Order: sequence, then C-alpha cells, then structure tokens
Amino acid sequence: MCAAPADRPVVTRFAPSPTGYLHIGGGRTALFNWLYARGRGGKFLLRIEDTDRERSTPEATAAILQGLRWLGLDWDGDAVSQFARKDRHAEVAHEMLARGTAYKCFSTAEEVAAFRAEQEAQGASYAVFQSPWRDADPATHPADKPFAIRMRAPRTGETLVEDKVQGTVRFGNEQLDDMIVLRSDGTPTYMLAVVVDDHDMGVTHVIRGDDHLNNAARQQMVYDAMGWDIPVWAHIPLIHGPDGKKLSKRHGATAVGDYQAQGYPAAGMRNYLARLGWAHGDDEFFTSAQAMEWFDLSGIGRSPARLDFKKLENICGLHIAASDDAALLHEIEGYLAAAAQPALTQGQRDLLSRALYCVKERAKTFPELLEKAHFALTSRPIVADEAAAKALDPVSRGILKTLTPRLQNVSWTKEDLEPILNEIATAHGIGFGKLAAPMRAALAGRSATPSVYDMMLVIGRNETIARLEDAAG
RNA sequence: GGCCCGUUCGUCUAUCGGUUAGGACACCAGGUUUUCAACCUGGGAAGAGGGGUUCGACUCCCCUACGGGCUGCCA
Repeated sequence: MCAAPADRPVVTRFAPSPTGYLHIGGGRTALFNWLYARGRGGKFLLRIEDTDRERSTPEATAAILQGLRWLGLDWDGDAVSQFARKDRHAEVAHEMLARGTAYKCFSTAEEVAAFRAEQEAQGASYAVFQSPWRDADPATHPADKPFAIRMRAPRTGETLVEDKVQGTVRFGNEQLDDMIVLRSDGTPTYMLAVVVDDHDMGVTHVIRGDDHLNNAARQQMVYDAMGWDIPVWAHIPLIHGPDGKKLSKRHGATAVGDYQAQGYPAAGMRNYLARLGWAHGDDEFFTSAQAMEWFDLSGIGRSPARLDFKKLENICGLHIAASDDAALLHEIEGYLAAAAQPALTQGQRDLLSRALYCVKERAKTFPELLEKAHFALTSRPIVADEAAAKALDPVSRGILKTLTPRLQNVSWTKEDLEPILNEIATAHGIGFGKLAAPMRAALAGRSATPSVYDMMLVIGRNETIARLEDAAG
C-alpha cells in the first residue's frame, strides 16, 4: 500500500482551479508544498486545473500566478495546463478499459439523476449508483450511443489511505462508487486528470486541503488500476475565519492579493501562514530559509486554524523591521501599485529611502509605515492634521521662533542639535515633550512621528528651518 | 441520511503516559519614554462532556455534543 517513492527526489505541486483569485487557504497550501520541496532540494510544480471550461478564466489564472509571485513562491518550469493534456487523460481512460479496470457505461446523466431521485423518494438515504453496464456483455452495447467510462471499483473490502497528517484512514469500498473517469463527451473528470497528471509529472508528495481526503481513496483506485506508485499523501486542515466558520467573503480578506493591497509584507505573510497549522517547537518568527530547513509533514496539525489578524500584524511588523532598506523600498512600491496608489516621485523615493531606518521599526504594515514617513513624503506647505494643529498654539509658535535662528550654523548631527533643543526647552521652563509636540506639527503635520532629531536629519537643515518658520508664522 | 476528519488559554500552538500543562499574539497592570511603535516587569487565561484502559491520562479506546469535509458526466 502507498509505496512512498522515498528514493526519488521530492516533487510537490500546487494545483489550483482558475475560477477566481488565489484564496488565502490555497496560498498556504502552495507555501507548504514549496517549503517541503525547496527544503529538500526537490521540485515545486504548478498545474492549473482548468478542465472546467465553463468556470475557468485566463484572468483567474493570471491572478493566481500573480498571487504566488507576490508571496515569493517560485515554481519550477512552466505552469502546466490540465486542459491541454486532455488527450493523454483519454488515452489512460482507454488503457483502463483495455485492462478491464474500467468499463463503458451507457447510462445517461438523466438516468443517474432519476435513480437518485427515486432513492430519495423512497425515503431512503443516499445510495451509491450502480451502473447496469458494469458487467454487461459487450455484445449488448449499443453501437451508436455515447458512453462514459467508469472505474470498476471494488465493492467489498476496504481502501486504506496512509496519510502523513491524518494517519491511516479506512474507507469501506461499498461507500465508493464506480466514478466516471471519462465523460460521455470524451473529456476527463478531475478524478482521472489529477492522478494522470501527478503521475506523469513525477509528483512524489501530494500536499493539499483535507477536503480531498475522501478523494484520495478513489484516486488510489486509479493508481492501482494503472499499476502506478501512489504518492505520499498529506491532507492539511482548511483555514477558518476568526469565528471558526469556513473562511468566506464576510470575514474580509480571503484573496492573497487583498493582503498585498493592504500592505502586508510577503515575508510576514509566509511566516504567518507557515505557522497556521504547522509548528516547529516554540519558533514564531523566522525567515523562509529557516522555514525550509524546519518544515516537515510531521509538524502539521490536524485541526483547522483560524485567521488572527493581530498576530499577522505583529509578525509583519517584525519582518518590516528586519528587512534591508533596498528590499523594503522595492516592496513598498509594489504595495503602492497593488493598492492603486500614486507611485513615488524620484524625490519621494530618495527621501523615503533615507527615512526608512527610523520608520521601519514602528510599522506593522506599509500604509502604517508610509504614515509614519509622511514627514519625508510631503512637502511645504505642511498641513497639520487636527491633533497636530492643537500643538501649534501661540505660545509654542513663539518658542519655535526662538529656535530657528539657533539652527542656522550648528553642525547637523544629533549630538550637536540635542543641546540646543534642550536649552530652548529649559529656557522656556518646559519639558522636552512640550517642545517636541509643536516641532512634530511643524515638521510633519502629525502628532505621531519618528523622533524629531531623525526627521530633522532626514529632511535636512534648509527644509527643517523652512518648515519651522512656516509654522511659527 | 451515509462515510471521513477534527476539539489544549480569546487566537496560533508545544506536549508524542508521569510537566506547577510551556511559548507567542491579544488583553490587563506597572516601568521606560519625545508622540507612535518598540522594549522591560508582572498578571489573568486551556485539555468539550461522559465512560473505560492504566499504578498513572491532555496524551490510548468507546460514546455523546459541537465544528468541518465528502457524498456530481465540479474541481
């Protein structure tokens, strides 16, 4: 059972359906596969399950690729289109037919539906559909009618799924029907396509949502029918909303792209998502390199996890603080674009770059960082917000007036600026905080900013004096 | 209805038969402070319920409750 191809290098895959944006749960599934493969020198493949022509769209495919790229989950080779492989799927279905592990079923969809309706009408619960064609003599096959190809599933005994997360899961074979592998229009069903593709792509480890756990039993039958090795299964629990219910729109952000647009750094998302349903002892804050090294199937939990935005923010704040400035600036520009905000001008870019050292440790998200860096991004005249305006009372403005002349010739370093500001505060019988407040208002137009010294150093002497004079009136 | 999975502080989790059940986020109190953030100290906070097994269960088994998934010629 479940021959784990342990001797082969690891190959994992992420196989989303392009019917919408990349869901946060899908993002985590992709992350787990990526970490597992990358941590073992294996390959991480991407396959787009676009066999449902009605619901699949190129826009959704683009959104998914974009989401993965933002998360930094690079895949090996080109993304495989499942639809493009339909001939191979059909070929395998016919091979099963030839082997006798599948059969032609001439029952129409209407007949199957009628069977179910009848069962229901009789008050009976759900019943497995048993095709009358399963053991029919080929001689009785109608020559001109379309047929579906159904799996000849065992009706007795049980199927064991050896799962790295769920353990050994048993299914009574009487519960499993003769699933259709090739539709009457010649197109493959998902159940067949995944197995054929995973096999052909050399996938060794299937890490996916546990909504597929039941499917694994059915899929094993296809592997067995074709005499192929069954991959290592790892069915991970789904992610729930903060209220414990299945994650949906009403919980807010469910798309990976939403998080980018809200200004969460990708490294923080990876870290947070990795900790959702997986743990490595007490490690909470780590890099992707560490995650690759530590990630293992045995560390995956079995209960669904809930999204906790507070924790996400905390982790993201730590990652922003730990980022180097060049990477941070680049990512902030990506955020601006994703959030449909105006791009930085060259001047803003330079100033922000110089300001990063004093704002990155005080922000949990990019919009928060940008707000803290407002002093560097804005330009005269500085418009004070309501809270800041209160600090610019007549007395304070008078004090600012006495300050500017003192700044003309001093060397522009914190060491030399500090005595001057302290002296001014002392001379007016106020604490430093009372002086800093109007300075914040004058320099940034805000009441919450980096240290006044940092702001002065970043914007420079001339701009500092100009802003102070503007405010002093 | 049937089958399958799950249930440790509010949340994410550690524990893999013997612990004062640990950590993190959040929260509360205090400290630091130039606002915000950060930081330091302290605090409250958990094994769903009931049966077993065992010298001893959060850990193993059974039942119940609750939550979730699957049950398509969707993926």
